[in-house]
Amino acid sequence: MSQTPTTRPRVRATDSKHRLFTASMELIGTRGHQQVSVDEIAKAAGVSKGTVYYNFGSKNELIGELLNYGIAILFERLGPGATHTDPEAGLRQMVGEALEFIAEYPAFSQLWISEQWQSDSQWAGALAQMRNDVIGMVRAALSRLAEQEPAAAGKPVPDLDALATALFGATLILGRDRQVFHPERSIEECVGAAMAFTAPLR
Amino acid sequence: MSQTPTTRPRVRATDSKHRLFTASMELIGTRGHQQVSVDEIAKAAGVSKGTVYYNFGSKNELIGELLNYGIAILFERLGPGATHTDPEAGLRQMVGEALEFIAEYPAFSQLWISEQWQSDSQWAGALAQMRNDVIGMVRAALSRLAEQEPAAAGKPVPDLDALATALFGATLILGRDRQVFHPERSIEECVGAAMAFTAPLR
Amino acid sequence: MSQTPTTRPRVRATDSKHRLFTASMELIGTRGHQQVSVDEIAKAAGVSKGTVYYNFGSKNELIGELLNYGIAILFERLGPGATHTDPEAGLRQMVGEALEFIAEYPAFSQLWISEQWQSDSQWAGALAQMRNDVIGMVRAALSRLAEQEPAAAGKPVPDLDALATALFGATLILGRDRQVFHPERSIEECVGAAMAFTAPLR
Amino acid sequence: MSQTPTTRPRVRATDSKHRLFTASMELIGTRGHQQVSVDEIAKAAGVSKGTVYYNFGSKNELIGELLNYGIAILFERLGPGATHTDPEAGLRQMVGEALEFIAEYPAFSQLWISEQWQSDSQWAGALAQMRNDVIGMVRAALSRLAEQEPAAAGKPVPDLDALATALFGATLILGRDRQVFHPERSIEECVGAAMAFTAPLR
DNA sequence: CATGAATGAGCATTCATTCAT
DNA sequence: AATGAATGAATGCTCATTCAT
Repeated sequence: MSQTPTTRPRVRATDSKHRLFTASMELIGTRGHQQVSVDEIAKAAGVSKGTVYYNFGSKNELIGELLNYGIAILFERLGPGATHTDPEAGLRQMVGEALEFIAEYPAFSQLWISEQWQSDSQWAGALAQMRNDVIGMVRAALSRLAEQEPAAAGKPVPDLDALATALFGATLILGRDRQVFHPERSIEECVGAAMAFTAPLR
Repeated sequence: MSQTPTTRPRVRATDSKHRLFTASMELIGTRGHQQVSVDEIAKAAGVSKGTVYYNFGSKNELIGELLNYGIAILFERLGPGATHTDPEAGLRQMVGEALEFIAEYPAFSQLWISEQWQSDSQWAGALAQMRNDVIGMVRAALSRLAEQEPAAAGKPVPDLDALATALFGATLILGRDRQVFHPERSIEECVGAAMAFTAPLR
Repeated sequence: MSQTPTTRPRVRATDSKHRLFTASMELIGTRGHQQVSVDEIAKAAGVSKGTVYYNFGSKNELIGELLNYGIAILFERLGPGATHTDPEAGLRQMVGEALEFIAEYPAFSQLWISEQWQSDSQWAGALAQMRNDVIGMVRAALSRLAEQEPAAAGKPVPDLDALATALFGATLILGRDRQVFHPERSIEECVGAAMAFTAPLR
Repeated sequence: MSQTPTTRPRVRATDSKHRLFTASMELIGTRGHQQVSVDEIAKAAGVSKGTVYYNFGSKNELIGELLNYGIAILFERLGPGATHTDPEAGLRQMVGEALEFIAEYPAFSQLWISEQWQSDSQWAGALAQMRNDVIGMVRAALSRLAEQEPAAAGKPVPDLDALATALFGATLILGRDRQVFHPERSIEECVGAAMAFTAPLR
């Protein structure tokens, strides 16, 4: 069905969709989704405006799929660390993967930061889900870490949920801040700073 | 509104400005600055659209002043903690004040989170300044805390700049997350989680 | 229309066309041709959008054929009454048939009413032809009716062309109005009202 | 406030609105409301597109106000005939006024015809109201006419509601048809044809 | 015969900004 | 100091139509 010598694009089907994904990520990452028009996205992807609507239905849906796409990748990367036998090493690995992910997908990360706590975001539902999943995963890792160590004598262990949120927030901000204000700062340094949070548990 | 017989018929002057400030904070807090029109702000403030431009010159300047206004209040509140004699108590106080501030000025906080790491924000300059000042202040506090304790033998102390950024990020996210997803979580709990960061220094 | 004795494995050929006809009639009847998209028609007919263009060339041609189809049926139904031996009974029969037709083909009727006097309609030519044919037929019936009766002494007989137009208009509007605003009104009642027009001729 | 010698446009206020009314009537009359863009209307009125929205809120509201405007004028004109002492002369006068109105406001009339029986028109409510008011007025006139004459012996008097609808429809169509297809036909001729309807009542 | 991905001109609407009063 | 009518560029979206398969 596609060996005809003189043929072309046969990849057609998902081709446009992928081009749009890539172009959107690029543009939205630097300027914010509100500042990027569908026209620009289409032009950057090398397709017509109508193709955006044919493939995604609306600008919001396009961004929604961008979010789904990003979170899927993030989860894939966090998986290994989450099941590591050594809780601390596992957590350290997760934070490192997260920081690398943020470096690789700045558009997704920035979009997430900007929209996650905007009470009336267009993607409130999906975002709340994302937040719960990630914080839950972090909390589980912290829980295993805490169980391992016999609770130190006098040290008051903070609430695990709040601690997971703090670690999540610190990692997110460390990742973005590194890219925007401190490109010279290594991921290891950031991991070190983020892991400081776990000190009371060790 | 004008009881004093012989005095200023205008306190009026800045009246419109204040009304606009209040209205903007309210609206932008829930919906994001891009989703709020000058028309809405004017209507909510009970003034005409022209008045917005008379007082602020442009929508961006209005928001810029909102940022200045917020950051000034935040600094005022962080001051006492920053000069506390006990470094740890001082830091704890600062985090607490920050969380209370976030609760009191959600619009400002959300705006800050959304724009701070958006590479081409309209207020990039002011935001970078804000970020430097706050992180610097946190770093100074961490520095005093570290100096006080004789560096524990084997524990590697993380980079203070990264640690300050982590603490800043964690506090910001904890504050917003509390408002949006966990209104029942107390400020003390959040302070506890944020302060976990400082464990390696103690 | 297709007496060929030995089989047709395809009635198939016109299958899509018929489905599209039916679907168009249904949709256009309630919403107006401008409010119905080719996508909707295709979906309702259970065929692809390309099939619409394969069969009709354009949306306007589809509607044009809808008009031709409708007018052909209408004429077929008006025939018997037009050749009735008793002019009055014939006219009464024609009006009755017309009202029944309007009830059966509301889409066609509404389209006709909406477009007939729109000066720059897409189907101006076909519509003018339709109008002439129908009004001519009505006029002929009125003429036979008038000839039969010896012009009443003092009664001024109105211009037959104008009278035919009035009867045409009254019937069209009575038919649509019945469907939209007075479903309980019988066709007989409407015929009675429309025939009132012929009183001066009797 | 406006005597300043060198002033200009002072009429400003309703000026734009009137210009838009006039331009809309003109354009919509010949091409139909769906075929006329807001751009065209604005250009024809000599104002910017934004002004249309400033004054009317939306294209649909503009057309809605056009309908209100037209119906108000029509009612004003029908008033005298409706209260005429001689029922027949009054009715004749009403029909004449209606035909003149149709000639003067073709856009309104065509819009009315096109939308009145479109089941899902944007202005369904207003149109139903218009229809009820006008048919009610006609019905009242027919009623007075019927009461005056002792019901002729054998003649079955048709339902007054249906008769009013028929007269309404006939007049509307006669008026439009005259403009589009028979400009040479006089209003008197049309009145004669429309009044033929009342014969059974006399 | 039929499909459906792709197109791009066209459209209604929004909104920050200006300016005469 | 304040107003609000007017502006026009920008934007998200629709839809009839084309065409390679």
